Amino acid sequence: MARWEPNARERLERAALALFAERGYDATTVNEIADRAGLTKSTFFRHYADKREVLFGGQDMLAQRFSDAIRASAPTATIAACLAAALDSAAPAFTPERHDLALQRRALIAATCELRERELLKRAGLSSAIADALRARGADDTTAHLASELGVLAFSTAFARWAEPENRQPYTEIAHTALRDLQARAAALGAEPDVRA
Amino acid sequence: MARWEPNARERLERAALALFAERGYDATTVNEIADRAGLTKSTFFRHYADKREVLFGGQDMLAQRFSDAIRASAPTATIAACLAAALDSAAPAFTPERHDLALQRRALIAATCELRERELLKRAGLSSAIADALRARGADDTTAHLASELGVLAFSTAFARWAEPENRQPYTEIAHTALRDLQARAAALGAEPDVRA
DNA sequence: GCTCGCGATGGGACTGGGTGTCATCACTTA
DNA sequence: TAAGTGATGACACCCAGTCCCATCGCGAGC
Repeated sequence: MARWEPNARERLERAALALFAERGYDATTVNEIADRAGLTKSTFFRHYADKREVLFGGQDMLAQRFSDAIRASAPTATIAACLAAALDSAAPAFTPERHDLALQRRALIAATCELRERELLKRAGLSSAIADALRARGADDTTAHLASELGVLAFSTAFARWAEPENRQPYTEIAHTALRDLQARAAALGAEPDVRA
Repeated sequence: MARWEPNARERLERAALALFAERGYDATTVNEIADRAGLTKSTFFRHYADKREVLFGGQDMLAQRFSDAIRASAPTATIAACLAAALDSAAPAFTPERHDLALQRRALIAATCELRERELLKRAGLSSAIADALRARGADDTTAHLASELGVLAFSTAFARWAEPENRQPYTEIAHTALRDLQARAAALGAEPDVRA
């Protein structure tokens, strides 16, 4: 029946999301996901390394985009400008059609510790992609670390705000606001007097 | 034999660390760990929720310490001072005797993706403990987020430097240096001109 | 048109993490 | 001495994830 029909990955993702929404993540079996997609468990694990991974399909592409955007920035660009470019490069993932999907996904992740853990791993992947790209531009290690954390923080707060049900603001606007906000707080923190005796 | 002997948790942890060092994390079974500790799989899972968790025993206590240290800071203390106090509160965990243990543990975590993922979860726990404590002092949300990330970053780089084989510097010194360094970079990042057109 | 190779799938066996339940044992207290 | 409590053992069970091999559809070459 469904065998040999195209888009196995997408079918699996759709089936998983639907079942997770119906019964929750834990109560859903990989077998059930594969069944609904007209496939088998074997095939599921051929497309996704994990049961978790089915919810994080595009995440690795994001790291690539961030990295590319920073490496494509002008050599004279400030670090903040690089971060802004990175955030902008993620914009294609935030179309209005995906809004409801993102909402649903966020609820799932928030409800399941296992998924939150995986999300942190993906975030760490984004962070090191940014840090590597910044180091490649000559940034020192400490700056690269701090800036990448700041960038990821801006990204995730921007994503969270964008995904809110009542939000109608475009992603790039939110992201720039978040980044500028964090930059201002960083300045304030950095301006505090030295602590040690 | 070993049944009813005290310190089941510690015996399990020791056995796990030894076996992980011998054969690696993946090649070690929970049954084998329990066997070496003179216990059974049931008992292992009664003491640790996870196979991973056996390597992260004291981590939750750290979050408590961080939180307490910040809440105990003077109301007039700057945020950087709060972070410094939090870092200091972790000092008891960094005795010279634990140095080799930490080294071994770090190697294990670095080698196993599953463990890195769990470490990120623990780091996130530390981060939100700090952020909550800062918010309780009246810090706004953005500042709390950024400062807690900065604090955790300082902590983990300090830990990494402390655990290096050739290191002989005490932890608190390393931690303060790391924090001050990050503070300076934050100031530099914050001082960059605004990016948008 | 036939065959052959290739890539994607199915199927089933197997390991091991993790859960649940019940019996058992040591120690305490009445 | 008997009852109660808490930690353990023993066992059955579910499911994620791995492995291996058979099968199928499709295209290339003959």
